Amino acid sequence: MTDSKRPTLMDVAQAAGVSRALVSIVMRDAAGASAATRERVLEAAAKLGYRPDSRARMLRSGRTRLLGVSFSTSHAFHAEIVDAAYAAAGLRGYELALSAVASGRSEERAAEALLDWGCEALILISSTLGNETLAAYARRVPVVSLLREDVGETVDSVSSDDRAGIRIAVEHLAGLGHRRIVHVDGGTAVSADRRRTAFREEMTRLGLEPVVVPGGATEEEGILAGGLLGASTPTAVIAFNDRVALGILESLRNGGKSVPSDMSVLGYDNSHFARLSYVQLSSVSQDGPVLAAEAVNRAIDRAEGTATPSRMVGTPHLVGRRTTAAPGAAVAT
Amino acid sequence: MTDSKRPTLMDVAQAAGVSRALVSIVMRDAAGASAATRERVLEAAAKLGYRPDSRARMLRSGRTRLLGVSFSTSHAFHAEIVDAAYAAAGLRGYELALSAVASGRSEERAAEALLDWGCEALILISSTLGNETLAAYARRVPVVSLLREDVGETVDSVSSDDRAGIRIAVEHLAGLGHRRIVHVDGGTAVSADRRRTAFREEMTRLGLEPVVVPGGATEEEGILAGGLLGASTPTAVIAFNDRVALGILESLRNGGKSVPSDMSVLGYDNSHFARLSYVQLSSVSQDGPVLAAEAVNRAIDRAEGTATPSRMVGTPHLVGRRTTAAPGAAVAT
DNA sequence: TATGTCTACTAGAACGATCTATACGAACTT
DNA sequence: AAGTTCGTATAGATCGTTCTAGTAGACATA
Repeated sequence: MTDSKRPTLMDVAQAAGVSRALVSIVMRDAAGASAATRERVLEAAAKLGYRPDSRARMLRSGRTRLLGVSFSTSHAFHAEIVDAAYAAAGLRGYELALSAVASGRSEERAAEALLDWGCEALILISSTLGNETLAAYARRVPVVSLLREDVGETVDSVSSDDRAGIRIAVEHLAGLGHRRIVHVDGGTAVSADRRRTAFREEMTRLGLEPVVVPGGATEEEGILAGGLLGASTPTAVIAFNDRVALGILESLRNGGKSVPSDMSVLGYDNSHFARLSYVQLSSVSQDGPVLAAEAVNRAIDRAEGTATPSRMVGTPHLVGRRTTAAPGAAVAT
Repeated sequence: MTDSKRPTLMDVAQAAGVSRALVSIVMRDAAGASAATRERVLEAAAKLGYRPDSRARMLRSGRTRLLGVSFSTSHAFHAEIVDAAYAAAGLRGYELALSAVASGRSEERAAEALLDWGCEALILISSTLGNETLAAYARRVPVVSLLREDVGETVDSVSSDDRAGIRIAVEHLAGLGHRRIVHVDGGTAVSADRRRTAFREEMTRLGLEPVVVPGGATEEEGILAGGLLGASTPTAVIAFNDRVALGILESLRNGGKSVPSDMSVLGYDNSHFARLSYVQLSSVSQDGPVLAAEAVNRAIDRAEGTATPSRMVGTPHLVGRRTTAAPGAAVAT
């Protein structure tokens, strides 16, 4: 049913009565063809429905103008990042090759597929690969780690300053008058350690007692953590991320507490659902899309040989919504 | 910093003291090499860190063993489908090439990228392309439309029976004793029309009055719809999807109604968050992952020429959780 | 001894593009 | 009139594989 073979340069050349090389020139829109023939060739190409075979093109030219991005199907916010990456890559004339880490598919597998495809650089989103593995990839092509730091000398990293994020969070709540602030941590999640210690340090810096409650990365764990909150009678919680915050909100709601009058809840990530009208979760934003664009630009700069490995750390900012207020404040309507 | 050129067949051949062709035979693990040389070649390849260049391989062999999948970064459930598709493709020795439709990136753009890459078949998830466009693609390679029907003669489709899904939903609620059931529809979303008319027909079949309230595809629209519910004093709602159901739940909660005693709420999609402990949303499941596997197998069968275009319609099933019960039932604990 | 059939291997032509080198006029110098 | 330059066009090599056709040697058969 399908046309057994797609048209090639040769077919177009014959149709237009010129050589293959000239058609190539026209298709790449390089110098060396007159306006008249250019038009004739384009016309023939359009009539045949010709599209250059990118594999052949890549093979010969060496340049693929392809950026490999590995992401996870289980992290919703990766989608937002991929979205932004497409935009940034498009601006510089690059295409993205996506490879997902999925159920039966490891990050190594995903990355190696990208390598086999001839990507000129790799962008790994919240990678969990060991530094030796990363270095091995970096020996082949430039590698940019997005939202994961401490990645070795040879690998670029674009991440968000977790310490600053936590500082902003603590200062926001302390500024509202809170004294008993609890951190529900991220358990074994990627940047959980960093945020936990940052929390301890910031709190002690302000002369407050840092209470940490074990949490995780999902709503379920937020609910569990919500139940453990009472012990220290806090007036505010900083959650590891928005999903955990959502669980905490639910747990408080079930316990008959109202937010923010009985308890302020602050999320992290400023994810899509934090913005929903009925959630209105105050949250620390890492500006994922901005970081994604930055990562893409690094990757391209490295691929084009105009840069050496570097690390960039973005500063998060606070997005205040309805779940944080002065302790005991009247319920927002 | 990066090795300027990766090793090729030639390099391995020289290192092992054999011809390129023989190395090729070993790498593909085809017949025609002795066990001894086979081992010698593999050793040399490993030492050099050789990986076959998939572009060159594809170019020459014609076969890419590549399935193109287009998905949207803005639909969370596409991730689940991609996940399942990877597994199914892996079983048959195929790789997936992903191309996202994102902010500045149309579905045409995404699909054409996949075509340029030499995919042997295309799987389009909830495509919004016109049938002429689909047919044009189908002239090049087999195309399978996933979760979108009415797609023309030349295109395969794997979808879910919306009519059956709605029937199951209506029967579930009617079986529990509900008489006044409302459907909050999907507005302009893909299968909204189908579900709406199915609802009307099923309700009248049971001698019940079919009340439809305008909705949409997101939580926000669910909240709005929730406010419009009171007019007809229903005891149960069938939402267009889980996100809308979540909005309805929220709206009911704000109005002081309790679920399911005052109102039963039924979602559609059985999405990830419907399963969360604090949501426990009853929902009609389309078995997305199962359909995905089916789509992959169709695509491969078509690509290998062992099948002609066909349409398959999966039957959804009901997943009962905590948000549906007999009218006036005691609140579940 | 001649013939055939294996197995293990190789040379060289593809695949569809790009790139380098070169040819051919026409126009412009000198 | 001969030499130079320029714009346009082409032949043929090349990228890293796979594939076809064929060779060389071992061994068995007639």
